[in-house]
Amino acid sequence: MAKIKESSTQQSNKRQATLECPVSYVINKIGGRWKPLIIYHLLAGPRRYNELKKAIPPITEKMLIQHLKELETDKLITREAKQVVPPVVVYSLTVSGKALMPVIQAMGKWAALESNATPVDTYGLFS
Amino acid sequence: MAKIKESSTQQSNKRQATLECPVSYVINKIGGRWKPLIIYHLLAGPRRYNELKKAIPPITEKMLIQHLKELETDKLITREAKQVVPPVVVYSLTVSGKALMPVIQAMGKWAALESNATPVDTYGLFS
DNA sequence: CCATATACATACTTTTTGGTAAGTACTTGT
DNA sequence: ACAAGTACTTACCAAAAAGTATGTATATGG
Repeated sequence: MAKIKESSTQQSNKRQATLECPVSYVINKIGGRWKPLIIYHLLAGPRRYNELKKAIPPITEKMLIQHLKELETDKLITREAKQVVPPVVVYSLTVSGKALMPVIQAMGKWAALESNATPVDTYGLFS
Repeated sequence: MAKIKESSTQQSNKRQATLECPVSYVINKIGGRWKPLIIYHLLAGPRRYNELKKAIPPITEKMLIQHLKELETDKLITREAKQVVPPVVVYSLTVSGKALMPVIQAMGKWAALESNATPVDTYGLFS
């Protein structure tokens, strides 16, 4: 999927960082371009693949499943496929995923002070 | 320094993300490979260029100043150069930089639950 | 007058991440 | 027979981030 060179300096530095530094650890899990948005939508409840796709228009299908898969292997979300045609696949946050809430809120507070932009909060999760 | 193509899809996606999503906003500021570590050391007090370099052995000088400059333009740290030879340059966190503390602590708590690794806390800032 | 110390700068390459475009399987509706 | 809907997959290419290696200025100590 994404060919990584385990032996590279970059990989070993990254590994060290995520082992020693909690911040790097977290960023490593939620740091993909679209991951925060995916998590945001799932915080509002389980979502089908297509619902996520429509909720995040600029994302490509490749990036969407790629991130979904990574989030799944990191155990932040679960994938549930119903054996029907056309397929129905529902993604939900795990307990770990939901536990990110305080982190996200702390970030939200800081960003509110520092940034002059008004973030989008479709579901009113932060109001 | 790092040639960016303002017109690229990646850049416009990134811009949108940092405008609309507080999490992306924060990650954009502290998401460099070594930035969390640099911030960690500066949380313990102002540090000279060389002190940071020694405190973070695997970092290269290129990455160190690159990140320091980015953190400076993002107003998370300040640079103070004394006009002497050999040069003395001291970096310190700004008020914004120090205000990251709650974010870092929230991340620390989450990582403590999720990760089985024991993070390094040289200065005991989290104990 | 040569090495040392400090705080960088610069050219280049590798590695990783993100984006584009096109295709697949399977079934229901027309 | 064929288009449409769903949830993907794959090959390829562009862009960004990180790393390697080397060079710079200035003054002081030996």
